[in-house]
Amino acid sequence: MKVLIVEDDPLHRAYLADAVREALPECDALIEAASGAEGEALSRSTPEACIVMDLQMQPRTGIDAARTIWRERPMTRILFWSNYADEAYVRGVSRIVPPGAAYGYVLKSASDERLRLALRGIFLENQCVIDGEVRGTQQRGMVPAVALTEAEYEILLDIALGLTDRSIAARRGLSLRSVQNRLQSIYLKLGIHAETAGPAEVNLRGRAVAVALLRRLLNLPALERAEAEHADWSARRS
Amino acid sequence: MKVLIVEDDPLHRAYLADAVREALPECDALIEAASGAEGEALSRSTPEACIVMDLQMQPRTGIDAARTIWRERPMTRILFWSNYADEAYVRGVSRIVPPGAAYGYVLKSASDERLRLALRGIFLENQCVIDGEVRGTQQRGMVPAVALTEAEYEILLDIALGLTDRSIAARRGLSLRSVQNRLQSIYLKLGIHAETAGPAEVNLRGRAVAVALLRRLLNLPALERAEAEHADWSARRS
DNA sequence: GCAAGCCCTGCGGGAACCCGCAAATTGCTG
DNA sequence: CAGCAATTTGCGGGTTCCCGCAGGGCTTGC
Repeated sequence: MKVLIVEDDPLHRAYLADAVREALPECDALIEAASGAEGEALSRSTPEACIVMDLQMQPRTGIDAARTIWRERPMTRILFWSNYADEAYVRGVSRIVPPGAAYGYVLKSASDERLRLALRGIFLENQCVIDGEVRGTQQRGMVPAVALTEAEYEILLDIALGLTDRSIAARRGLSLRSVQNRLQSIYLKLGIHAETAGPAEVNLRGRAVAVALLRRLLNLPALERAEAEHADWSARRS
Repeated sequence: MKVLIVEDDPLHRAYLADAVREALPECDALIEAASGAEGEALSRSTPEACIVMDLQMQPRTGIDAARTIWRERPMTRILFWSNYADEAYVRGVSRIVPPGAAYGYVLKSASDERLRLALRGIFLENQCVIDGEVRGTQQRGMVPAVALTEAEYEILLDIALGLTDRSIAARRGLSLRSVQNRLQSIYLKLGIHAETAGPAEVNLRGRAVAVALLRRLLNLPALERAEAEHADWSARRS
């Protein structure tokens, strides 16, 4: 059994190596990568390796790396080791995990024992292990009155990029009014309203982005991915 | 000579402790704090200590802690040890550093030697030490065509919070048109324009926030601070 | 004192945004 | 197939945004 560690912080990398050696004595090859790109390459040359990977890396994030790895070998087991439980990250991961693949999501603040259990559970027992705090945000997200649909989430990203209703409609293949309908339900679910009867206090569109950021529905990496996708689409269109 | 380490990640804390012991043999007391709040308390009970502190901490950030520490003892020497060179962080620090105080800003990715020099330079020689990458963003920020005024930066935060022109005007004591003037110069400096002659591609207001986030002029902690300030002002007003 | 430059301010209008209403479409169930 | 709910679309209007234009106060320098 082989394990590939992908983590750009040398201290955390060393800590992970120790944890893997301790939790998985049956592991006979431990490979280390210091970046997302290097991780993809090493995973390609060692296709049977299980992977434990940091989510927050520069410039190629763990999600970027995982996407290409899973595209090439969908059954690869990956344990994501993350600093944050932001919904944006959770959404990003669950969006790309292939059906049937075993994966995990544990926080860096978790105890050694938790990390140990996750390593054994995912790599040996082929089960999914997700930290409680994370599942918490998942479930909080699942209350229908508050949860954003995938469609609404897309629109939210679009307005966060600063697109107009019209260009969103063009991009998503919808009418102007449909985009506005989705916006209305976003405002509703995020609890944004004009407050007073008199002059408006807030710009709903801008406020939605602010609230989404403050609630960790959105974060910078998600925005960067959206920006890249939009630039791509926009170039392809011309 | 005493040194206080404020850092929430145990691994990084241990690394810092080693680095301090190695770089400053004349240090005879090494105190460790695992959070911003604890750091403030320990600094209060050991007023002569020099401080090396992580900027990114939860829930009380390094900037929050530094602000209260410097308010109580403006000559305290602080070395900020940060993951990022974001302009928003640099701006946040340089906004609160008291005149004449020695401080430093070094990246976690910097070499051991760099950290060693910074520790000795700030704590022993009373000089300011700022990592090249950071100064780089500072200087890039200083090109007049691109640099945002303090006034413009305030407005930028306000639109990032989702306020309307009208409420910004009320809050900042300006006329509606003045707010819009500042907005125009923000759009200009960020290089945002309507592009095509036909139907608008982007919502300038929203696009400005997106660009500012992508360029690291804004980040989440800055937004959170602004949100708190606004809520405070808004409550006081009623 | 005066000219030049800068910022603040008001006015006006075209475009975009927000939304209530109602008709058309889609999808699902019995 | 009929029926019902959810979604989509068009229309109309009130409000906000974006900005060109022009006038008034403020500092700089000659």
